[in-house]
Amino acid sequence: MMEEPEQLGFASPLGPIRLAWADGRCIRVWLEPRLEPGRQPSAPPAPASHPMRLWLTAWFAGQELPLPPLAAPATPFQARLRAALLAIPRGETRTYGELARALGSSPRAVGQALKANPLPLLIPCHRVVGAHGLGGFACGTNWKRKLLDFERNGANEC
DNA sequence: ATTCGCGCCGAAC
DNA sequence: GTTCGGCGCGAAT
Repeated sequence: MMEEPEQLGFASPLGPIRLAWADGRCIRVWLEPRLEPGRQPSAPPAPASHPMRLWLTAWFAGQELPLPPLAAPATPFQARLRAALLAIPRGETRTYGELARALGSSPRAVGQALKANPLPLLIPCHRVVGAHGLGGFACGTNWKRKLLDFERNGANEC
């Protein structure tokens, strides 16, 4: 029987992150808009020893820990795309077209699958940009810009 | 089985 | 700058 997913929060330097955890796996991540002053986070903070909290803390400190168990990809294509995304080093980007060629697919198919990625940041879909511009991002292009800046410079502004 | 929309792309204008 | 045809995938029908 699958347990009820539990929702946990993490206050990252770039903004609030919420995640769903069930059966010892991370099944979903949301990169949320920064909350207005005085508003409460939408989920209780992950405990200090929680695998996701450890991973996120390390990530925002510029380190790479092994990923905790994750929800399986929904389709074979998304599994191949996930592997390709995980192979993009921190601080680098690829274009939709480059990934499409590497996978024998098409740019739009790549974009569609990225949009469907339930695990942004963990599966670094933010490292995929358009051939001519930033491209889209399911959690908002502000987050995409912030993540790319953070990875490139290590610096972070609000 | 077919249709349709998408985080796109390159060529053309 | 714009428009347009083509593209693979996945969800809906």
